[in-house]
Amino acid sequence: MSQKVRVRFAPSPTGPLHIGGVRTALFNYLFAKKNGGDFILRIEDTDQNRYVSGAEEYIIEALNWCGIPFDEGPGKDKSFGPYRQSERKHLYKKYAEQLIQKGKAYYAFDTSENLDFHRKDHEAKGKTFIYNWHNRLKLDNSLSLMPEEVEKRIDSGEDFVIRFLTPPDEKLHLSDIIRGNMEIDTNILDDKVLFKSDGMPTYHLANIVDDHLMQITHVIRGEEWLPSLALHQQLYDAFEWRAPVFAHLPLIMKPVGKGKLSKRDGDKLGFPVFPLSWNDSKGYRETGYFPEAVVNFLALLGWNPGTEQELFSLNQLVQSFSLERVNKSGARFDPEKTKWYNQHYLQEKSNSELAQLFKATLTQKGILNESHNNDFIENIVSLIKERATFVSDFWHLSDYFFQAPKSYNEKAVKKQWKEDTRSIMKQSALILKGIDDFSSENVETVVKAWIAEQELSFGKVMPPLRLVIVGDMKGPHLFDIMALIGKKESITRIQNALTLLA
RNA sequence: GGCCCGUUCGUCUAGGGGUUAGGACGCCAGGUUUUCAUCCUGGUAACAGGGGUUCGAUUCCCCUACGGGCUACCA
Repeated sequence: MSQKVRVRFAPSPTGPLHIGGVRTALFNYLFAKKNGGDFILRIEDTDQNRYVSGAEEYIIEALNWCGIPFDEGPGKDKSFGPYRQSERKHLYKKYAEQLIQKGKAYYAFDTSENLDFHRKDHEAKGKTFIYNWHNRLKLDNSLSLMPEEVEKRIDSGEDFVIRFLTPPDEKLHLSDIIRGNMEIDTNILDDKVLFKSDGMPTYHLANIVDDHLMQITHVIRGEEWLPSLALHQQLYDAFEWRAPVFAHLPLIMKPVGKGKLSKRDGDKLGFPVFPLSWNDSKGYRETGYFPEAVVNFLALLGWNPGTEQELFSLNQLVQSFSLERVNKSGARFDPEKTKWYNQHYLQEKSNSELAQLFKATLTQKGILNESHNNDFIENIVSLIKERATFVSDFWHLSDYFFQAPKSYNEKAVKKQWKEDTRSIMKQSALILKGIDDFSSENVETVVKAWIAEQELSFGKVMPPLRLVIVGDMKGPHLFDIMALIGKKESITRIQNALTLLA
């Protein structure tokens, strides 16, 4: 019987979750759910210097907004907790010491100034300083010092770190679901610090210990971790633990230019890079994106189902997802396509749901009054939504439903307002006055009959009529608009135009 | 610099020893709507380069170029 699938998303709370982080979380979630497993959130806050307050809450809120909540994590303890590494501090030291006892790690007393000096010195000579077999015996550690000396130094309270003792001349065989097999020569690896002088583990130690203790079966993380895989694999081997399966996700790149996506790109090109707002950076949520759109777009960035399907609900993603179909190469972020997804999901929303959202904008603008009942708003929404990408587009697509045009598109006036237009408009106002059933269909029937009877052309009537009702040559079916604003308002607008347009 | 990973239309990608190299976004054109948008139809456009292997390579191998990541007592 195989183990239950358990995956984790392990961000460090150093700021808002980046859109790339959201995708990593999403892929973890999809993989877990596809395989009937659990999705765990673990907060990797071993670096107190970089801790940012509010970041953890932000991460949790962002996951919830995306609809990919975690099964286990801070506040949802399922006996594998605590889920913040700072609260697990007491656990790590004994594992580091275990490694020392096994001869897989050692104490090092080198000061950072000293190491810095070596690095600079090497650099000046065009070489790279690596703390490993090459020079570890020349440095200040329990490998080069007598045991009594080491003991004395530790007892006297001198700062020390614990480093992994990388064995020389070994070929490591690493495996990754996405990238296949890789071979690494241990001679090029350095003796990474596992345990810091401040009593905290480094990422590497804490990560391996926690993944083991939390029974993580699959590690799905960003490609920036690929170079660490060799160390992590050796750590599992040293502890004689079974390593999880690894999958390193390709990075998300800037829409233009070089490098990976950053906050600056969003500011420069005017699109969000964070799921939710953070300080002065607007998030996807606040910009008016629906979580379905963001999730759908992100899922297809670096993964595809192998079919031509582009539209996926979260459930469909869960059904179709597999790590084997994740790409190897980094993908450029495409803000335009994200908009397209949003437009699509907006069309799928019900009129009543959109009307509720729209009402918030209208209230904010002080537009909403008693005459604007839900039906009125919903009707407007039904007429204009197909030309919107965001709910925030609604207002400029529908302002003429709420207020008579104060000005008329000049170009359109020039083109549509002919010599005989005034008299035609006057007549049309009279015709409208005589209509009792002011439904769209009926108004259309009557007006069309009148046009036919007078032997006028549509082109002489409809375009100027639209101009006086809407103020511009845009918008849905004109009779639908007139029916909604009503008979009285329609006639008023014609009369307004007669006085405003010479 | 060193190490590792990658490279199909502008972008996201499918494909894979013999294909008219497929789809989506964008863009362009036509149609519908006597408006605008939507929508429909069509078009534009790609296997980084050089060597092998092979009857045949975009697909397999090597090299180069380019891109990316890592190279902290950060994650």
